[in-house]
Amino acid sequence: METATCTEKCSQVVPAAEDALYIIAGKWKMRILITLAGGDKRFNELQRALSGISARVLSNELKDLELNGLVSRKILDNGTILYVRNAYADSLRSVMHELVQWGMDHKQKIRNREI
Amino acid sequence: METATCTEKCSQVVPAAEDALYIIAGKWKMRILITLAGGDKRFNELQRALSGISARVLSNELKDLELNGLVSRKILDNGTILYVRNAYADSLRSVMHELVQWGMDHKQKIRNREI
DNA sequence: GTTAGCAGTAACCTATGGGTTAGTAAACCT
DNA sequence: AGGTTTACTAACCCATAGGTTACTGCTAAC
Repeated sequence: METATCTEKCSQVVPAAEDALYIIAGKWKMRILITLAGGDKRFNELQRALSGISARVLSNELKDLELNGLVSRKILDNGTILYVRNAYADSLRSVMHELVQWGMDHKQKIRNREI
Repeated sequence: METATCTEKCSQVVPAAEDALYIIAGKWKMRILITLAGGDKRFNELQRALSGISARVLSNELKDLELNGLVSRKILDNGTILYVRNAYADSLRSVMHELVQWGMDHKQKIRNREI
């Protein structure tokens, strides 16, 4: 039976993909994760590294990432606050890889006017 | 050298991922592709199958998908217009799969309060 | 004592994605 | 001949993501 209406199949598959997309698809989420992969950072340090993000937005993004367990807010003894990329963020590796790969291939195809 | 600032690494990786995301991240793109996987469809047929999408939005989404080579607009001899999922859309398989997989795992983790 | 950095929050603005309703010209059905 | 379906487009509305500017209370440096 090849009757794959959206109501049947989409309802199983799409919400899961959308959850994933919601978490990484923001303008800054990936950049933050990549930047934090280079080492823990403080708020302002992060803001400078990302160049272009506002404090408000950075604050929101970090809260989202924290809620989803990808990043932690660590308070040192001297009171310094560090944002740390969690090991769990590595679980996004293959998703990211696929996205980047497909994006590159696709852009190439378009450049070559294969589309 | 572990100095992965965003300006260095993000500038290579992020745009590629964003291109990919832009193409599949809309509310309807995936649903349309999945629906068309069940066979070619006419405009109104597609609209009914997706239940909830407006003609305006469907029209826009189809244009996007066509521009990116994922879908074609085929005109039959009798004038009927069919929307056809291209073979190229299969190249999204692994991206989709990873997204769905990660989304499901993540939701599970949250349900189990592992986060 | 004041200036600069830290870690944000508050109030506001705008551009965009998507939705709603209506309307079109042509073909098709009865 | 009148109604329905097809394949759209036009004009409008709204919610949200993200941006801008300003402000806070706190600490450290000069």
